[in-house]
Formats: sequence, structure tokens, C-alpha cells
Amino acid sequence: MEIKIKTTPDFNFKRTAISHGWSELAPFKIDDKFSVLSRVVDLGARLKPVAVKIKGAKNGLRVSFEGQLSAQSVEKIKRDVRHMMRLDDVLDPFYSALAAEPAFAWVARAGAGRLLRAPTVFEDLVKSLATTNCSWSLTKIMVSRLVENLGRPARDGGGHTFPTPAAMAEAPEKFFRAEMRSGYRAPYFKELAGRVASGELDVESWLTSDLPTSELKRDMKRVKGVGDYAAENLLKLVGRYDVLALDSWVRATYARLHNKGRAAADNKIARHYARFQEWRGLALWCDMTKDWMEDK
DNA sequence: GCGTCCAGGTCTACC
DNA sequence: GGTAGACCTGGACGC
Repeated sequence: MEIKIKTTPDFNFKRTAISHGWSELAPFKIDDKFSVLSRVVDLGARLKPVAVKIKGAKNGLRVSFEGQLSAQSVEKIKRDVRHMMRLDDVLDPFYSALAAEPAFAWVARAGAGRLLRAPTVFEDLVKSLATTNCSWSLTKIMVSRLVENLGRPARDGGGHTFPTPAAMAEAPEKFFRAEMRSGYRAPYFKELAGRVASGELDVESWLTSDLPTSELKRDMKRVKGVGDYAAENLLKLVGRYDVLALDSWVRATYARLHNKGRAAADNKIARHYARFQEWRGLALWCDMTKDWMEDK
């Protein structure tokens, strides 16, 4: 079965799919040509998960899966795709903020600025934690082992869902250390899952929070293992772009692009993008990834 | 084969 | 509030 989802004219499938590393982390999969993004969608505890393939099409997306599904399940898939691909993001103010800058003219032309995200804040938070203080290859290992071991299998063998907070909360800390290979992060995952599963911590509310970014960031940092980088990365995924999320890759890329290869102080990087105000984090990320389409 | 360093950082103790 | 040191792991690199 195939469904179509309309998009705005400025939407760019490939730019969104490879907007950052998330498309390489399970349960996402991306093909070699970066034209098909796959994922297992969780349809709820009483239904078997389904593997879907998402492709770009003229003025929209084509989403395909095996067999027939109820209208309710189709609506769940549409909701997840809209959310993951940021179809409801309004980027006109962002493009306007860049309009006077020739070096950023490509952003609006390319339809860049939509950062791929998971269907839930919980998944984005767990993945952000898994990126800290390790190589990208280790992040991929940790996430794939988590998904394969604690996720629910799709009905057509197309992979597993991302585990629910309850599934992670039920797993012993030993699993996160020995199977997931997350090392010292193991108690952080266990504690986070337990707090979310019990209802003590509502991370999904961060999507619609009215708090100023600084206060929301403070709340995020109350999660063990979440520091400045992880919190700011998550803030971008919930639609707050007045943070930079500087990590070693961004610092190295900034040094290469704007500082003659020499390391730049964080406040120098902040000054460079300050003129974009509430869009500075997104402007920085687009600047850092401008050549990704050519590279990939 | 082995040791060292570092990667899409954060926490804790101490000052 | 600022900072040094510790922390798991996998992969790259030098020897």
C-alpha cells in the first residue's frame, strides 16, 4: 500500500533526510543514494509494528508499506512522517533572516533547515545521550543494539521499533552496559527510562513548552548525562534554534571553514552567528553542512 | 600485537 | 562559578 503526503514547495526530501546523522541511526535506514528513508513505525502496543519506506515525490512524499492497514494506523503513519520530516515547520522567517547574506542564499534555494527527528522526544533524547563523548561509529553501535534487543519486531521482518520507555525501564542496567556497550552511560539510560515510564518526567511536553529556551534547557540538563551539548541538540529538535549545540565536529568544521584551520573559542563562534538571533543555531548548522549534498 | 589517543561530553569533587 | 580528573568504548594510528 502507498499513501501520499503533500508538502510545501520549499520542502526538500534529501536535504531533510540527511540533514544530520539521525538517518544513520536505527530504526532509521537510508539507502546508498539517499533517496529512500526507511523506518519501523510503532502502531501501538496491540498492533504489530510496520516497516515503511519514505520517498520524495513532486510536491509531496510517497510512503509505502506491505499489506493493508486500518484508517487509524494510516493516520498514525502520516502523523509520524509529518513530525519526523518537519513538514509543519514554517521556515519563511528563517529564510528572511538569511536573505541579506549572499553566503546563505543557497539555504532557501535548497530548501534546507528541516532537521530530521524521531517520532518522540524520548527517542531523540536517548540518541542525543548516545552521541556524547564517543565516536559516531560507537553511537551507531549503541543505538542499533538497543533497538534490536528492546524494540518490537515489524510484522514483515523489516527491523524493530525504537524501544518504549517501559521496555527500557524493565531492562537491567547490566543490559545497557554489557549488550548495548554504553559503558558509564548505562545508569543514565536506565534512570531516564524509569523516570519517563513512571510518569515522573514528561519529556514529550518539551515539544510544546512555553518556557524560555534557557529554562527549558535547564530542565533538560536535570537528566543525568545531559549537558550543554546534548540539551542544545535536543532543543533544536523541538524547534528552538537560539542555541548552537557546539561539539567537537562543529568546532573542527568551523575552524576549517572560517578560522584558517585553527581552533576557535566558543564565544568567537557564537559571535559569528549572533546576527541571526533566534535562528542562529539553524544558520550555524546549515553553514556547517552546506557541502553535504555534494559530498553525499 | 600492543599501547596510546581521541571521539558529535558530562559529572563530581574541590577550590 | 570555574576547573581538573575520571569515565566506557571502538577505531585509528604508530611502533
